[in-house]
Amino acid sequence: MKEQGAKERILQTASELFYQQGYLATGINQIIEEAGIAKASLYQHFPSKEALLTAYLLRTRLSRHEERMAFVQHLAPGKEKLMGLYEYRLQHMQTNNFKGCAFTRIAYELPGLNEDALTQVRAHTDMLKSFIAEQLQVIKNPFPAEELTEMTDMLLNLYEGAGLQGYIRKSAQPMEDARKIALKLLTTL
Amino acid sequence: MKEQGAKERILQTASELFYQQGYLATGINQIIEEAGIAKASLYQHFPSKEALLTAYLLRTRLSRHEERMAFVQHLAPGKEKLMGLYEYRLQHMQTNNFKGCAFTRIAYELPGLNEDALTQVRAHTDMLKSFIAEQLQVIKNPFPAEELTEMTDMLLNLYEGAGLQGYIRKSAQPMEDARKIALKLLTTL
DNA sequence: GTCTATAATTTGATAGAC
DNA sequence: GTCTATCAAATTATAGAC
Repeated sequence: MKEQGAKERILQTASELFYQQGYLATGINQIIEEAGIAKASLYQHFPSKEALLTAYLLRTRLSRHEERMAFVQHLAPGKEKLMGLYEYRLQHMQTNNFKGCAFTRIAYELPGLNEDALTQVRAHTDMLKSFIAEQLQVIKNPFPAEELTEMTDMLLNLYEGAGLQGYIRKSAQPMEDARKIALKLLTTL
Repeated sequence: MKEQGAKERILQTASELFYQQGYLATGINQIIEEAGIAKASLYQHFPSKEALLTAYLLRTRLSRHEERMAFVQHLAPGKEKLMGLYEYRLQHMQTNNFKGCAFTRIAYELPGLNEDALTQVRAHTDMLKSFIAEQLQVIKNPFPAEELTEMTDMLLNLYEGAGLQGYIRKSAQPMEDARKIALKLLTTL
C-alpha cells in the first residue's frame, strides 16, 4: 500500500473506516495511524475531516456504480439486468458482512448534512432509479408514463427496504425474498 | 418541565436530542445543560450514556407503537388500517421535518450495536410486520401462507423504502406514492 | 439526591522545523 | 511534502462536599 502515494493512502484508509465504523466514530488519529502518515500530512491533502468525507462519498458513488455495471454487463437488458441489480446487492451484502449502505449510513449519521454530501447521497439513488426505469422500458415499450413511475418506485422501494431489513437482521433473506417478488412483478408486464 | 423529576427530565431531553442530532453527535454536556441538571445527577440515574440510549430506544418504541395504534384506532380493520399506517408515517414525517426513522438512525450510527439496542431496533420492525400481516388476514381469509408472506414483505419494504427516500429528499412525495401503490396492490386481493 | 470540581482521554486542527 | 510537538476544546465519567 506504501507505493500509492500519501493522498491515495489516506483516502483509501478513511473510506474503509468511514464505511465500517461510521464517519463520526472514526477519528483523524485512527486514520493517520492506519494509513501510516503524520497528521500534518493529512491536512496537507485535505483541509478538513469534512473534505475527506466528501471525497469518500464521491469515490464510493462512482466505484459502486462501476461495480454494479460490471456485474450486470453480461446480462441481457431488461428483466435479467434488473434481477442482476438484486443479485449484485446480495453479493455485496455477504461480502461486506451486512454492513449496510454507505450512503444511508452517512445520511443518517449526519442529520444536518452539508450540501455537497447530500448531493452525493441523492445522486446515488438517482442512479439506481434511472437504471431501473431504463431496464423497465426495455421490457415494455412504450411504457405508459404513470405505470412506469409506479413500477420504478415499487422496485426501488423493494430494493431499499430489503437492504434496510437485511442490514438490521444481518441476513440475506429479505433481499432474496425481494428478488423473488420483483421477478414475479416483472413477469406480469 | 421542572415538575417532572430529574430522571424523567433527563430522559426526555436526551430522547429529543438523540433523535434530532443523533446519538454520537449529542454529548452528555448538552443533555445536562438543556435538562438543567448537574452531570453527577445524570450518572446517578443512568450508569452510562449507553444506558441512556437503551432507555431512549425502549421508550420510543413503545410510544411510537401507541401513537400508531391511536392513529388507526377509528379506522376499519383491513385495508383502511393499512392505509392508516402510511398516513401516520406521512404525518410523522411532516411533523418532524423529515428527520427520518429513529431506529434506522441508531442502527446506522452504530454499526457495532450492542445487543440490547439491536433487540429494540428489530422489535420495532417486527411490530410493523405483524401489524401488516394481521390486517392482510382481515382482508382475505384464509390467506395462503406463501402469498401472505410475500404481500407482507412487499408492503413493509414499500413502507421502509419510501421512508428512506423521503428522508433523503426531505419530501413526502415518496411516501405518498408508496401509499397509492399499496392501495392498488390491496384492491387486487 | 443534587451539586461543584476535576480527572483522564480524545477530538479536530496548526505551528514550525527539516 | 512530511515530520514532531502542541493546541484548545470537548469527550465520558468520578470524587467528594452538602
